[in-house]
Amino acid sequence: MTHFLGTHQSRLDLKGRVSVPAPFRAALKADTDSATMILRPSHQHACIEAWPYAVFNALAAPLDSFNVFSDEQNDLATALYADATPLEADKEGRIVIPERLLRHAGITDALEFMGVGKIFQIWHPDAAERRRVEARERARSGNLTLPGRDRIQPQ
Amino acid sequence: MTHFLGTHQSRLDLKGRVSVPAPFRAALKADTDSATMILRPSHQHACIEAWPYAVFNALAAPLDSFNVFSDEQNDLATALYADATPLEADKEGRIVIPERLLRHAGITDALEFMGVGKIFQIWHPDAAERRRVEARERARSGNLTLPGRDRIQPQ
DNA sequence: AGCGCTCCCATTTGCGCCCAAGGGTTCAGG
DNA sequence: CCTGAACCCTTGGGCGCAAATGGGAGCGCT
Repeated sequence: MTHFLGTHQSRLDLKGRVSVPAPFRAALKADTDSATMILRPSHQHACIEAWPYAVFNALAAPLDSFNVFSDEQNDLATALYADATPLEADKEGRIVIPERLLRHAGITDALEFMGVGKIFQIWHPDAAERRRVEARERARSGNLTLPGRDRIQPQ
Repeated sequence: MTHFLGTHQSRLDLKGRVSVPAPFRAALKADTDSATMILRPSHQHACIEAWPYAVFNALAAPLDSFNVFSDEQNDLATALYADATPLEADKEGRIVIPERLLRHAGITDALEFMGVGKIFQIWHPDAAERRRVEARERARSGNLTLPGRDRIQPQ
């Protein structure tokens, strides 16, 4: 699977549209062959998560093995599905992000696409910068390690 | 794996391009067969890190086995992916370094490629010189040891 | 009938790709 | 040992495409 890497700045146009960065579109197409994605508010941060359709399905699959009437299944399914919005880019690769999600991320005009591996996120530019600094700090000073391998830093 | 060795001076041309030194290009091609690399700001120094694509993937692969909803995974993925930029050299072996990375390294015109084993770095010439002096000092002062599994063995 | 959404077309500009030439180094031949 | 030639690395510049952006028209929904 190709990964989502890097950050791209952009802004909403007069009609509320925004171009999905070309590299991200390419990564999306690699999976589903047409740029379909699932948008949902992040539960941890003030940002929007964007999932390639195939990746979202893989995540949701285990849910089906639960008892349909269990509380646990209900909670998980609600958390996962209720806020999710399937979205497809138009021929020019643009999307219109639902108002509710924009509010959750505090986006009015400028925004930033941020690749984080299997998915990407959409942030208010300032919040994105803060988040990167925070993540860097916690990854370094927290001495987080990858399983069975070296530290994340080179040398 | 072939290693990146030595330093090479260069400067950006009018269009912001710069030739990746031929020895480095050769080392890159040895891995991925086409000079693809990942550029990212160093978290320790004011310089740019350049990773052969294969090496970067090997580092990032363990991340996929983490739970997507864990904070730890999020922090690591963000720190690793968010400010990475995939880049490919053109037919003449040149790259265009994104503005954001140049600023992080304080590069305006002249720059220096520095080989550091599995990866190489891109520095402002003065900063590179300071870095070399510092590294020499600390190596001489004695508290440097080689980690066990990297004992002195050719290749 | 009005509003909004989506599909479609047009323009621009930045970037990638290609062609071309200069300089330095190395190797061979005199 | 000196000279010449060929090769490769490097640099410069022009051209074309594609990504991004703006605007307009048609259609469906309310």
